[in-house]
Amino acid sequence: MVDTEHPPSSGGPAAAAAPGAASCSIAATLEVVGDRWTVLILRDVFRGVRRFAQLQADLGIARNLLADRLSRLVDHGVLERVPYQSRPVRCEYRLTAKGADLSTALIALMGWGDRWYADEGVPTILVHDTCGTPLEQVVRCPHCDETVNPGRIRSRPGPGRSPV
Amino acid sequence: MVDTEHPPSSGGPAAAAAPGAASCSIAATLEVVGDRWTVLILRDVFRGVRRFAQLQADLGIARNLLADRLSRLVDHGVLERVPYQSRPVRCEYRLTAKGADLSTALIALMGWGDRWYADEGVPTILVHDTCGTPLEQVVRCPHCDETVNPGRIRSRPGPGRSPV
DNA sequence: CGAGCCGGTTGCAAATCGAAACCGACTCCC
DNA sequence: GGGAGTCGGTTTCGATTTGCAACCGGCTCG
Repeated sequence: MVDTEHPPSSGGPAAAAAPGAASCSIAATLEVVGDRWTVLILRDVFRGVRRFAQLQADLGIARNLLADRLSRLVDHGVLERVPYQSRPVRCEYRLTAKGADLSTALIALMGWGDRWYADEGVPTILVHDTCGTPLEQVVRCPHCDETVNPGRIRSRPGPGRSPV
Repeated sequence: MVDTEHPPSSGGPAAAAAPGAASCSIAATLEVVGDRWTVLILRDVFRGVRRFAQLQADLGIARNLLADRLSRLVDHGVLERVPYQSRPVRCEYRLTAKGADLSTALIALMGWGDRWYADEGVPTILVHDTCGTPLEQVVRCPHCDETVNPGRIRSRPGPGRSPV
C-alpha cells in the first residue's frame, strides 16, 4: 500500500507509481487531458475553433503554452494537424476519433457547471438535432434497459486490475 | 468565422464567435476542479478514501498541496469536513451533494481511459447493483426516449449567454 | 519595397510545485 | 514520567512551470 517508488525523471504525479492510480483509467485520462488549458483548447476545437491564432485570441493563452499543448495533444493522438493551405504550409487542428470521443467528458463537465454555476441560465444547451429537445447525460443499464441513479452504481475490479 | 465544416461526429456547428471562457460552463467547472490533483483526490474520496493521511499515502501527493486542494474543495462546497473523533479533533472529508454530482464527470473520464488506454482490460467496472450488468454512459433525448449519438447533438446558446 | 498575417520559438520574471523538515495535540506503552 | 508513534497539517526552499513579450521565417498584399 505504501508508495515506495521515486520516479527519477518526473513523469507526472500518478505516472507509474501510486497504487491507487496504477489501476485507474481516470489517472490515465488525466495524463492526456489533465491540464486546465488542454481542456479549454479541446472545448474550442469541438466548437469549431481550430487554428492557432483563433485559439490564442479566444482563450487568451500564452502562445508558447498553446504550441506546447497542441503538440502534446497531437502526440497523444487526440488532435491531428490538417493542412488547409499549401504555399506557406498552414495546418489546423482537428479532432481524431479518439479526441471526438472526449465529448462525453466535456459534456459531463459542462453539465456540472450548468447545474451549480449557471445562476442566470445556462450559457449553452445541447439539443437533439432531429427534435430540438434538450438532452441529458445518464448512466444506463443495457440489461434492465433503464437509467441508473448514482446510488445504484457499484464498482468491481476488472480484468486489467494491476497484479500488485 | 465558420470556415471548414467538420464531417463526422463533432459537436459544434453553432460557431458562436463569443469569447469562450466568459459564457462557458466548462470553464466554470474547471475553476473548481481544473487541477490534476484535485480530480485524483475526488476519485479517491468517491472510492472511500477520506482521511488526510490515507489520501497522501495513496496519491503520493505532497502534503502542502493536499492541504491546499482539500481546503479549496471545502471552500467551493464540493467537500465538507466531518469530525470522526473529538479529543484531538480529527476530520474526514466527505462529498457534499454538489461533490457527489461530479460522479458523472468522473465516470466520463474513466470511460475514456477505459476505451483508449485499458490495453490489458479495464481496471474497474461499474455495474448495476440489482443485476450486476456493466453500465454505459449515454446522452439521451427525453422526448424521443432514445440514446443520441454524438453526431446528432447540436448546441444552442442558452438564456445565460453573456451579453457580448 | 514595406506592412501585415500566421504559426510558432526564445528569454526572462513570477507563480506554482515537490520533498522534506518541523509542529502541536494527543495516545500508547513501558 | 518519558519516549515513540499517529494525525493533520504548516513552513522552508530549490526546481519546474507559467505568462508575457519580443523575435523570427515564410508568404501575401498593396
